[in-house]
Amino acid sequence: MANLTAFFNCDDRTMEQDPALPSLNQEPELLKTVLNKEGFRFTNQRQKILDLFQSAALGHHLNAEEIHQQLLDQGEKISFSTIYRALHVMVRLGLLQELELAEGRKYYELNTPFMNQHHHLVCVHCGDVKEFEDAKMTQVGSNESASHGFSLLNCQFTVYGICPSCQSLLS
Amino acid sequence: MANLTAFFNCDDRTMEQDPALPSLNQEPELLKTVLNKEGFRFTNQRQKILDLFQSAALGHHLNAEEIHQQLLDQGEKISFSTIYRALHVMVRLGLLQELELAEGRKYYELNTPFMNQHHHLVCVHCGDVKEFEDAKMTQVGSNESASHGFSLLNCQFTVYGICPSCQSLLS
DNA sequence: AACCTATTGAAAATCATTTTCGCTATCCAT
DNA sequence: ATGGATAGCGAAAATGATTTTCAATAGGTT
Ligand SMILES: [Mn+2]
Ligand SMILES: [Mn+2]
Ligand SMILES: [Zn+2]
Ligand SMILES: [Zn+2]
Repeated sequence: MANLTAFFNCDDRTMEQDPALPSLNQEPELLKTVLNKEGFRFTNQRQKILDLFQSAALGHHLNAEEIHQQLLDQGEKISFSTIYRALHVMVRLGLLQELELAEGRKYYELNTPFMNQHHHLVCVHCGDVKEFEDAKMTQVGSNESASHGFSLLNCQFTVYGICPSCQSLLS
Repeated sequence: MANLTAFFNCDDRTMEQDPALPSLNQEPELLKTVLNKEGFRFTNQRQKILDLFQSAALGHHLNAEEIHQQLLDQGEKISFSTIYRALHVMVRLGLLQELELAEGRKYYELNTPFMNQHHHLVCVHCGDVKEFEDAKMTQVGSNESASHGFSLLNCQFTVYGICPSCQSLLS
């Protein structure tokens, strides 16, 4: 059972984890290389989606809905099935990271090498998200997974609370 | 927007966070007290659900489906709506903790005082979960939330990986 | 005991995500 | 370049967990 979504769900193909996390930040055409290396095809839609993340403000997370809307806004027509499939593939390839920030939908952001991983402080009332880094997290995560013989995929430290402005609203 | 589920979703009533985390471990009738204190009513269904958690093995997490099944097995008839409502109320009261372990459904477990909070190492392939404690986590969580002026509700550190036996299966 | 209203169960509704399927476009080999 | 095999696409239907609606009931209070 289990078989968690983004990791093993790109249509019906056998998938294994990819230890190398390519950082294709500005590099042109790198997406095609990364995709093809694993037997995936390069498509316009996938490039457009990745572009969104690369041009998004740091600390900004996107969900499928927002991706769809932003692409519509910029004149691109794309279906939700394609968006979801692309997100899964890119998570699988280590290009994106899937986040469980809260409220029943998944958010995505550009993946970063383990050592620079950051974490999230979320206001459960307005959804505001603050990012922070802390080397201790990464350390504890890899220690734990190692000590249980797990191969590490990623760590998420999420702190839930109520932000200052929501606190005053709720007086 | 946002208004995250379990925290603010017990039918339509104004809810605010409850700083006191009652630990009603073995205490009889304490559930009634805790519920009434906040204007909720004590019901048989809520008691039955809480009982499940109290008699569950340590480190065991339950989702709505499992709760429903276990109650059926022990001869109790209960609807899913009631289960979900009860879970929300009990999270709201600090009796339970909601976990985003993975795979699109929520899990619950008895809440524990902040300082004893534990975290999870999840195998994304088979869903196996290992628990671990680490004081550093809690520390970082409260520091972060404090430094942003957030009032802390809870911290979840979740490490995703592949367990030893799944690693060999995927040779 | 009577009253007010929170809670319940059943059924319908949501809603994010997944699947199906016929068609198209990408990749690889000729 | 050309052609074939098939991964990927869009549209629409399907899923599945969770939420909501609503009439009936039960908990807490006076
Ligand atoms: Mn982030
Ligand atoms: Mn646990
Ligand atoms: Zn807020
Ligand atoms: Zn496993």
